[in-house]
Amino acid sequence: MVITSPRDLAAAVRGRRASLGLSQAELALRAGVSRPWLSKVEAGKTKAEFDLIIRLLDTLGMTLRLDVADSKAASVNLDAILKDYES
Amino acid sequence: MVITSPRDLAAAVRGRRASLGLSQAELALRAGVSRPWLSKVEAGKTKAEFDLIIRLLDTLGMTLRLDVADSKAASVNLDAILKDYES
DNA sequence: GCTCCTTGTAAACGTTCGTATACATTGGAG
DNA sequence: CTCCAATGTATACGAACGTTTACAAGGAGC
Repeated sequence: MVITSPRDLAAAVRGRRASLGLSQAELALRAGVSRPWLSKVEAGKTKAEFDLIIRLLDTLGMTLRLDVADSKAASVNLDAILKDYES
Repeated sequence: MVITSPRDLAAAVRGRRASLGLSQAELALRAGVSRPWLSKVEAGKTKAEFDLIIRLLDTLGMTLRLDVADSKAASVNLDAILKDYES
């Protein structure tokens, strides 16, 4: 699934944890984070540090991938070209 | 590409910025972050906040996706089952 | 050699992080 | 009804965040 906000991440983490049959306490222990922190992440309510997120996702057996959004890339690229032209 | 560490993210961001022909100053301005912060992210040297990362990637026209790693998921699931059994 | 651009990094600052601990609430099992 | 597990959230604390500002270094162009 596409992650465009902390809330997207929250839903993915909670759903995945449920499907693995883990409690917050158990997952937090395995991921090496605190349970209140995990609770906040699952509520989409914290500006979590990226490396803690990576560790959490790895514990859940989930992989983060980066794709280039074609239409958006084209748009950004065009903007860059236009900007260069105006310079 | 797969992101498993801040260094993976660093390489992806720097490469993408170069391919768009943008300076750090220009990208930071567009993404609404500071240039020293961006420099650190591109060096893989900061525990950046997840929502700043999302904003940066969006500005670069890049999309974050989450996949379930099948083999790893199976491993985690088995571990959970074994743990339940031992309880 | 000079100027300019880009990038890396330091210092100071205010803000907010994550943690440990504690407590309240809710839902489910017995 | 009682008890327990799970979850949400508050507090206090030490640590580190991101920003602004400044400076250094390297390279390109003249």
